[in-house]
Amino acid sequence: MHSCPGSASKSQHQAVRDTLEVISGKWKLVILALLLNRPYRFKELSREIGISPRILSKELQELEQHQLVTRRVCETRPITVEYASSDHGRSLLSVVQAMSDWGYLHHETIVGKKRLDDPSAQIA
Amino acid sequence: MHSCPGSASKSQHQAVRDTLEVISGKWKLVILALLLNRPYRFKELSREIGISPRILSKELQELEQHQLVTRRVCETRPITVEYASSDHGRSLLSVVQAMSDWGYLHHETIVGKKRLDDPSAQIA
DNA sequence: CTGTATCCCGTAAGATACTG
DNA sequence: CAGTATCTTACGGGATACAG
Repeated sequence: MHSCPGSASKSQHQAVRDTLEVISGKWKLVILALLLNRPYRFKELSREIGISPRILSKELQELEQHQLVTRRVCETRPITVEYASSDHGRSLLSVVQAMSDWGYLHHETIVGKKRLDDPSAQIA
Repeated sequence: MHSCPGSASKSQHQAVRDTLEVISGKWKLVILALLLNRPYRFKELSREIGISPRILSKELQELEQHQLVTRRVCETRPITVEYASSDHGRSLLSVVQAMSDWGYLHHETIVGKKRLDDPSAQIA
């Protein structure tokens, strides 16, 4: 199931494109990464990732349209809204997981290596 | 190793952000998806994914800077250049794989479902 | 608190033509 | 063929203020 060299997935890159279209932008996957752990309220998300309300609202709406997150209004005193990952959103777990794993790896592989063989890093 | 609910990876979302920064844009992962199968020449990539030379060149340079692909000049008649995935680039295989898998899934899950319960899809 | 309305800016990305 | 130069446009994304 993991692309044999030569038989090459007809248009695997098309599938990648489709996915990229859905999770485009700097924030959608970041938001989803949080919601995969637990539900969050609007302001919570805003503070946690440092994003302005306008952008956050837009991103959440897009995530909703793609049915990746659910929005639930809580009839509390000042109304609060809780966002959570949907089942379909959870199907992106493997992507999020792969990306966060790679984030750490990249940091060590590249940033770590630089210290050893990048001349400009040791002029002082 | 897969984020226990509650113990929640300190800042998993930060790792996701780091990754997103490296593979930002519409094209880098698409290009890489192809190069993970086999090396490609510049024009080959250009035609395969329908991208203008200017953009392709820029994307490839960024991929090179991040050491995800290698560039090899072939001393053929009209000079050709071959791009290939580096080892570090191959470490993104899990991400690419997850994304292409999800691309197919999303297509069936959402596009397939729409036909059944989206009213606007069956007016005609 | 949860958003929306404005305003603003940088840049991603496309078209086209041209050079080595 | 491989790429660069120029020009142009659209949109993503940020700040701030305001509304329900």
